Amino acid sequence: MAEQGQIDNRGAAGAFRRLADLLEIRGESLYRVAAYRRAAESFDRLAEPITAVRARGELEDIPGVGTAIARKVEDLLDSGSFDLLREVEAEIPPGVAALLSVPDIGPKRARLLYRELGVESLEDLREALDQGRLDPIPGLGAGAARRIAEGLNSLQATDERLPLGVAHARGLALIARLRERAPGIRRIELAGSVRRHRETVGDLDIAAAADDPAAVVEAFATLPEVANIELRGPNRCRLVLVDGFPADLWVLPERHWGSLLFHLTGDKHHDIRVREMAVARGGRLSEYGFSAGGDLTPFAEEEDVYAFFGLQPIPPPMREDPAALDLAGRGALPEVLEVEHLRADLHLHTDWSDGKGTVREMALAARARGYSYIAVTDHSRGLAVANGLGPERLREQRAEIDAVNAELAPFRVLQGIELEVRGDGRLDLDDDTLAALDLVVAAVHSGLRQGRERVTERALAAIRHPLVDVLAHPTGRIVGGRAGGDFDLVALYAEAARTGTALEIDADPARLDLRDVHARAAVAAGCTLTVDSDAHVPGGLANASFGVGVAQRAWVPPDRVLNTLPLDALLGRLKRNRSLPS
DNA sequence: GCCGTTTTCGGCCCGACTGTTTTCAGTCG
Repeated sequence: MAEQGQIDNRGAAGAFRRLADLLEIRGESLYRVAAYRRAAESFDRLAEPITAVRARGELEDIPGVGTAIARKVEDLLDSGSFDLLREVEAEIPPGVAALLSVPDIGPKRARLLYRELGVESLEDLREALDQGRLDPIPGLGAGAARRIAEGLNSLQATDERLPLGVAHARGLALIARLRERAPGIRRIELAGSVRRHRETVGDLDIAAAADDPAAVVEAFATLPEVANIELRGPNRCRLVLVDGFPADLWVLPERHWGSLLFHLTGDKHHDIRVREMAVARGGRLSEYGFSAGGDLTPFAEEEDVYAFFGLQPIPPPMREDPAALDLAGRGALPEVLEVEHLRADLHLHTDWSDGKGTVREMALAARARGYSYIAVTDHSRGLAVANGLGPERLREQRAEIDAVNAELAPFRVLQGIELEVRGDGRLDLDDDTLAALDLVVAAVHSGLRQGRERVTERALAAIRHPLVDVLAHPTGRIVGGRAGGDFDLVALYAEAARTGTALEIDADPARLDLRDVHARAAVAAGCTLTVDSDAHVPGGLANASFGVGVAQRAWVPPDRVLNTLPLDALLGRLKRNRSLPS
């Protein structure tokens, strides 16, 4: 942003969220408050700078923005704030809004704490609790004070989201333990943000179906790994595990399974919008089904919910985009990549470098997944810590691959490499060596902290190289860890599209790189992608499903993913087998 | 404050748990 103090989309969203919180505490109409929140969410979702929308005079075309909010946005962009926000900020200290982040504190209690006790921040709240000042307030009993104290502690203890891969594994383990103790479970699945493949997860939402829900709840609440039960009813139990992670189980009879899974998968706005469709039909939708005039229509399968409202089924990772429902209603939802589309894995490691499986073991695991070929891409010698391969060991490896191919035909193992892009931008192996391979995946592992220009130039050099077919994990980021290099991604997309070099969605849940927004931008720029596991053990091939999740969040069509192609078609697409500009 | 397959006015998602003012408000997912 050029001008100083310029408000970007996130800033605009933040201003309206702040306004909504403060007005809610003040006791304003909840519909008005919801309107500001809805506008804030629209600003977050805008595909272009809000300043550009304003310049075209199209602010009121943004969903949830009418004349009143449009005028406030204009003031905000011109002066950094607007009258109503200034007014309410002068009336209520902004720190009071922070109280809303504490479990069991909503707008009413935040106002009560501020008015009665002068609590203006989380620190003030802690102090008031320590001094026992919450107990005597009318309208806030000792029980509520205790829950608020617990909520404040849990906020400080568990204010973290887990990487998807960790949360997913933990959720599956929890489900396995629960199944042992509750054999009456007919169906059970991780829902919520895990099912939508968000890259980080704040809690586990578990949907289950059983004839006797209370028995399942009982088994869940008495698991040894439970630290604290937050609430419990006949169909539902929310608790905190000993590691501090929250888990929420909902159980209904199997005839409600579809609507329960739909409800728990969300996201919230997706759920609400379909419920609004139910209202438009003179009824209402809940986790039990569609009810109108005392009659309940239960939904046993999730697709039944969509079908009832005349919608195409929407894959969970696509549900966070409001456009999905509009398109599904017109029968125009685009096809996106599914796990079943994948015919190969083009990035995996064996015991020739830092993997744990042999070439044969990896090939057998891939064949068991239904793949028809793989590329073995062990590290090149420059990554010495990973026992990287030079020309001589590559020739030895070729002999082993030939033997496996002779045994497993028609399954086919390609010999590839994960080629280091050195700190100075040169590639780690000479062209003759690369030309002897079937496929080359290049990667920037080192020097990610170099400046934008230098690190971008290294990646561009790899993309332009006539023997490089794929750029692996293009940003180098680690989920919940390092941010990755400061690449000029727009330049990378353009050059990858021009040269026909594929960009990878590395499906290792610690990487997920490209991430969803990047993959979407890359496809829009005309790039071809790959979805690869980067597996280092045979079981790691299953991580491909996490990459498919990223692709679905990015609305990637299957025909833009290189490893959906049959082997012959893939080979024909490689630069080395075409005559192309270099 | 927004918005239109009931509507330009009068609606705005649903159900459940907790604690308590014991008939329901507040909070949550």
